[in-house]
Amino acid sequence: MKLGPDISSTAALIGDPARANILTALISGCALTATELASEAGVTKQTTSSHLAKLVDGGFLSVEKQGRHKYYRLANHEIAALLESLANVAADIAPKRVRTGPKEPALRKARRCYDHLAGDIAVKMFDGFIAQGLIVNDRNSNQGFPTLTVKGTEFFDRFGIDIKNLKNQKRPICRSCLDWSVRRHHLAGGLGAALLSEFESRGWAKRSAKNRIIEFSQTGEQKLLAAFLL
Amino acid sequence: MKLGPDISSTAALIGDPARANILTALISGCALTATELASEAGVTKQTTSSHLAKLVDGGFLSVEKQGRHKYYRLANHEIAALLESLANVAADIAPKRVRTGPKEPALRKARRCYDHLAGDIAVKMFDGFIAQGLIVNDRNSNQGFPTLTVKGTEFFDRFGIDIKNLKNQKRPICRSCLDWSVRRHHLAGGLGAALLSEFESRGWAKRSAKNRIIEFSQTGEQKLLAAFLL
DNA sequence: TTCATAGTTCGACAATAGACGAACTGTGCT
DNA sequence: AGCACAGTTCGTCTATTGTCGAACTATGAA
Repeated sequence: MKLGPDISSTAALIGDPARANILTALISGCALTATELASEAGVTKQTTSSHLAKLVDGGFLSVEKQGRHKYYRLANHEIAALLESLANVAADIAPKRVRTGPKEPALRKARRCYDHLAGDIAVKMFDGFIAQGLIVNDRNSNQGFPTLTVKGTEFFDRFGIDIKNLKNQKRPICRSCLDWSVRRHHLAGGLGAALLSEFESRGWAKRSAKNRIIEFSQTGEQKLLAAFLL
Repeated sequence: MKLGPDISSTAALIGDPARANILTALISGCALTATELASEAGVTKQTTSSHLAKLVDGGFLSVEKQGRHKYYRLANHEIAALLESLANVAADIAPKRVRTGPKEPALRKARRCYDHLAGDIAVKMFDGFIAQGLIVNDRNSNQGFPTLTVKGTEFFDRFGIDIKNLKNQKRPICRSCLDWSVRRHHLAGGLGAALLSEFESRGWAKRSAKNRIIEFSQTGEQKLLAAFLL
């Protein structure tokens, strides 16, 4: 019968531990740079470079050059679906390393994605920003990045974020970042990162060193919802 | 984050060409013996033996010993789903080797599965046999195999199948075989094989040497439907 | 300009694992 | 019993490929 082509070479691409680490790190849907991925994969930069080339060549990843950085992300939803399916099977087979019980919901709710906030809360925030006209998300302008409105600039300034400082940086202030697990966007970019660190310095949230969970205190979460009228 | 365990080793298991061939051969849901799989994989029996051991050990395949044969099949639906997902991605990436156009429907309709008939027609037949009380399919009796009823014995005898002869063989007369693509069962076992060869000797159907398609002549298909009141 | 850092290319090394020949066990058939 | 055949085990060979050190290019910052 021989359905489809070469499923073996495709599978082999995921079959290397370093590459698998890279891919799972990218499942969150965020773009990561080559060096970040190197540390995720646990190998040197040279090795990572070769792996990334193979993954891009194999259609698994897409690259975006930004200054001297290269941002890698999963190429499409099918890749993400494949990885999920694979994780599904792997979980059945191997003795599960991490208990998937109570921690999973926390991860869905709020987690760190590179340097900004992801998860249900982040999606809610992003939608709220747009609904309130703080940000406009027009794919056809501003290189596809979301744009901070005047109203938004005032709002975040009042909140304690130094927007003027962010504007001086090369990095785009706003970036939307796709969360594969829910197929929804949340806010990345300079503003996204600044917001997360602001939450931390106010004591609303705390990031874990071991995993990517961001733990909000009860009052912290309430204050966040109140501040952004969610 | 490190979701789930070891997706790399799981993927690596599919990442070998020989093993991938074995798995795709088994996607039809039929059980195949080690030597049959060896020819599918294009490697020797020894090599196949080692691959099969790894696949069973990895939870991909389940084995069933029958006399001096060992029948291998995919362990569960998740494996099949994973393989489909993989084929999906692989098709996007590599230039598709086989044109998936006109031939596919023929394959869905009627194909060879080991030595018996599979595909839409086979599923229809199987359902018809049960509806007419020729076979009863009780998972809790007869070791889980379908059972040929008295009525069924008479019917197939009249049709020209030597049931007494089949009963003398070690091989179970009836076996249900799951077709992953439609998640439905069809008839395998001694009777399934005997029926297919009967169809061929009557000139109703013809098997292809190149692929697994079974081609029914127009009158052959009509006669089949009439004979089994489908 | 000079320095730092992101990422790549090249070459060498080492480990893995897939392949087969040959010899073995076990089941079934006559 | 003797033969045939399904499947396995063992040992060896070979090819692949993942790894890193070192040297290179390119971008940005001082």
